[in-house]
Amino acid sequence: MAVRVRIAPSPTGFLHIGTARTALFNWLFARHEGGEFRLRIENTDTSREVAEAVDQIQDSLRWLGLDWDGEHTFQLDRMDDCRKVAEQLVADGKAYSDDGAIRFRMPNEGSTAWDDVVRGRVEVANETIEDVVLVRSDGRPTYNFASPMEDVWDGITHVIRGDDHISNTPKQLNIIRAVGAEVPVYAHAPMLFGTDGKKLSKRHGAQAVEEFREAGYLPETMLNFLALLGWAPDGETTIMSRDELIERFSLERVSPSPSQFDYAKLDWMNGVYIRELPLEDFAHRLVLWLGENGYEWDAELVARTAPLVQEKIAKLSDYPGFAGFFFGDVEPGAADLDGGGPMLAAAEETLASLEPFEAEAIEAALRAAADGLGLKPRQAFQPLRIAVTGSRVSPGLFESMELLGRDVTLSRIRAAAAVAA
RNA sequence: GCCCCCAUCGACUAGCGGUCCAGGUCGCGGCCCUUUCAAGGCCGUCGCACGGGUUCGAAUCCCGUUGGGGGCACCA
Repeated sequence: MAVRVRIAPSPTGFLHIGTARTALFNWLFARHEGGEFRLRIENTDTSREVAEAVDQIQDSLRWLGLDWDGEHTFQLDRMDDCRKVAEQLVADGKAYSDDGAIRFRMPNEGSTAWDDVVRGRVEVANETIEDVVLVRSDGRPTYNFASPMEDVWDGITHVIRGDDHISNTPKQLNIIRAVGAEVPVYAHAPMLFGTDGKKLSKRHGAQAVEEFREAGYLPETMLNFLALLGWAPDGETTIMSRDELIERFSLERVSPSPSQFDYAKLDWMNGVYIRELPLEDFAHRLVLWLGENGYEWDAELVARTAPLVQEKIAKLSDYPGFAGFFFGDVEPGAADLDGGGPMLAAAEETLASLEPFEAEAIEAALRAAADGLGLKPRQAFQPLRIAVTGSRVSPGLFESMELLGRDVTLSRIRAAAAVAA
């Protein structure tokens, strides 16, 4: 039988990074097996907030490239079906009314067990499982009833979810058996923690997929990084493309122990992916990111600066601070210019008539000028860097000068010389 | 309180009884390269939570302890 899995986020807001990881495992499994990956929204009302949250969740999934099969479904749409099943359960004596609600009669003796793909056999004594409410007194089915029923109706073969659902599983198992349906295979993936070992939350930094996007991470980075949280194909491989991930993924290799979200490693990996990008692609992504984040910078200029920054930034969001001097005036700090007067003057003189005004020639001329003043390159070029880029850290000085052009370069050097003197 | 899950370097992990005085990656430290910052190259630091078993042999299996986490709603 073909594999079918689902991700079932509740429309409470943005797509949480932990949910995204669970979605990724489901998607990887489905694609690896040639099965289906469904999107089910576990809503309980139809408010406008819900509609927006659904859009947001879908945007995030699309950005990550986690495409789902068929139309997404809403839990709310199956309320009536759930009620009918509950009534039948009551008629069969498997459930009973309780103050207007309907409760499921859990077995009192023995135990409920399943073979979890990532944890092995899990067994729970039935006497510890309460009679759960199936339908509230206002007629709405509860999560522990609606969710397994939808899994049955949708023909879900594997339920891959966070291990915070382990204690729900025996309840859902008994309900599914009571309606005479076949139980799916369960795989409980470990949770994601923040750097302090606590549940990932706001204070750890970004936690919604959308926030990572705004922070300038690439979707391929997120996919690769998230896949490695709780899963590894072997002990060596770290960087894997989407296709390689699909090819190598298996539920059996998912680890049962929780993992911490390491932002430093994420930054490193994003740098790897940025450097691997073809230049035009990198430039394109910079332009897109800038546009999405309120920078109205000339796309052509951005493209020309791209080769100067590709090796040096870890996130797209580093670009404005690193290359902003190409797009606006600079204000070099007087302290950083201290002692740079002679070199600034020498640079102004040599660059004024230099032909051609290109990086290679600029470098040769400036090295000669530094030599003439008896300065080491390190001492000589730093005041120039401050003057031209306004910062102690920048893209290559000579390439930057070429891009800026003679006029801007010279005027910035003159302005700095005035401050330094 | 009760139930369940988890436990290898600071982090992510490999390891599924001998090939491990534990390997890879990030981070960290040092060196090299160098116009800054990165990148890159080289070297290094750091770990099987603890206690009992089982076995000729345990990071690997079993039990317990400790520590962490999740759940016990007419939330999802």
